[in-house]
Amino acid sequence: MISSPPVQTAIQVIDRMARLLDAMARYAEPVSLKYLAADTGLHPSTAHRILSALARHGYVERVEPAAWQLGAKLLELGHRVHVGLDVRRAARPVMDRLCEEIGESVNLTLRAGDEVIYVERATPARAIRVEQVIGSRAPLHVTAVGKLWLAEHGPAGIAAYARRTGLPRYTRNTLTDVQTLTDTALVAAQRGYALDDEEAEPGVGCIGCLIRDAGGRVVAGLSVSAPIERRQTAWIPLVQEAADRIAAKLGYMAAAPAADVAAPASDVAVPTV
Amino acid sequence: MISSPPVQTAIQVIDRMARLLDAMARYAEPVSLKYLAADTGLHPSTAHRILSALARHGYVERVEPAAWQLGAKLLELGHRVHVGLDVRRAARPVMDRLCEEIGESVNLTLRAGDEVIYVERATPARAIRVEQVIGSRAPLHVTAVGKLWLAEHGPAGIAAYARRTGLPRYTRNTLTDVQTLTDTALVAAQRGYALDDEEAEPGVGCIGCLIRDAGGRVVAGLSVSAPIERRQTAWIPLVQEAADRIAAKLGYMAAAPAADVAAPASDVAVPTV
DNA sequence: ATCAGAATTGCGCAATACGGAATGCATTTT
DNA sequence: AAAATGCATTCCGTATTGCGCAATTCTGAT
Repeated sequence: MISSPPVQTAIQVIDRMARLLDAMARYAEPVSLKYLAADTGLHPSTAHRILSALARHGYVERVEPAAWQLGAKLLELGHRVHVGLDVRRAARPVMDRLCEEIGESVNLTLRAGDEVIYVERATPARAIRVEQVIGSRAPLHVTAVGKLWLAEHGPAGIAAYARRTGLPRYTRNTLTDVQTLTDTALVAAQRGYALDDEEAEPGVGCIGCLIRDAGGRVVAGLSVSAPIERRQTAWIPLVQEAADRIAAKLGYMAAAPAADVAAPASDVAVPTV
Repeated sequence: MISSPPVQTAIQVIDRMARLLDAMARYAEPVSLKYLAADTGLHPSTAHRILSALARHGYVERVEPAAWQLGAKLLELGHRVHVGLDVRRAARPVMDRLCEEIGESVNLTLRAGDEVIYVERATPARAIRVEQVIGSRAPLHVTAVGKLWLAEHGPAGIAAYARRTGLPRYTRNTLTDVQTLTDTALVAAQRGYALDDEEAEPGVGCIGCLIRDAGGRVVAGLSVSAPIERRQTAWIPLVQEAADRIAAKLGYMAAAPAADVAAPASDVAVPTV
């Protein structure tokens, strides 16, 4: 059995269900009971019972006897997750266009605590591309938009973040030094865009911008992810333009380029996802 | 609810979990335990235990003590549902553009047995609009694309469908007569588009077209849904054009307008979703 | 401070979900 | 053609698990 950390509330059947769904998510094609049982370590009869119960509610579907896949109910619930629904709707067409223009993956992220969470994406049709899993997370200091987010709270905020997280290293390029991180973030914020040079994953480079709503608050981040050798600095204005277009849909009036108007950036409320 | 045939495989905890998630999906804002327990008829302590277990896996999230909402895991799994993934990806930008052009909701549907299932949508930013829930279903004979799908199997196929389902009535305009349905469907198929005149829901009108893949097989349906008084016949060519553009992305070479090339439409394998 | 009202947690018990065994259904092997 | 293999699926007695009551803690309002 799963030996949970101390006395958290856990329900065996739900843990097993989660294992089954995760296993199914790893396959692109319908999976047989045999593989699911093996992957999850569950007794076949147990796995079968749970899958059948899930199928009654549409969480999984049985296509042909003995071939299971994730069901339409998950599609429905996934679309009901109201994490940043407004931003997502405003961003989607713009993301699709940007993706087509430059031929690389475009991601929309929200902030959740000390992480960004990927909530929407547009991926090009080419063979080699960078693909983030919707719903997955990444720490702020290893992503382009994450660094912009950090800069919003100033050097003190970055120091606090560093203390909380310890700036774990992900690749050779990850910024693990508070001073370097602070400098990089502040410069990036001033320019209006940030880069990620293989700081989260080797071989992957990003360009990121922030998106503000009508009240001037940062509500999301937009980024392009590409194999590092394909990434071009010429895309930077395109990304900025796209982010601005989304912000405009949300009612944000961009300030005159030079002066910062009235964004009390010191202590922005973090939208808990 | 969908009353499944009396299969005896059921798990109490999973049924209850489903009730809880459904209840949460009905709310836009985070919900308190009290309401969830009341809505589902569960004992508060039971609801709390199940929610906590779900939260451990990210299916729900607790924002502030005692405020629950659907979690990011559902986003992730929803995006992993590979129901027509290729079509969805090809369709999305086209759908967004069509939606912007005509200012009404655009839906992408797949066929699942005797129903269509909504898998993707683009909705305009206007106040009054038609909105289908992603993942929901509707019978073939009350939707525009559904009728086109029926026509694919010829009069015999329509008769069989009528026998299976009994052509249940949804509104005053629902076609409940086999002959009328057959005539309507065949004419629609010949024109290349179908209408839905308040046949599924009062006040809602649709224009639908089919989308074929490289092998000439019908893989999805594209439709525009609008309040009936706003719907314009001028949109028909736009919808057809959009459907063609998606089909082109999937490799379908449209036949010369007059002759039907080589689509063995008699017994097309129905893609089980 | 005091006090509701609600959210949590602990606990003993009965219903529940477990998993081994039996059955059924194809496909392959002899 | 018959037998055997490999699965999926169903059955069923039983130990485990999840249940709901009740007690406790927490939160916010008076």
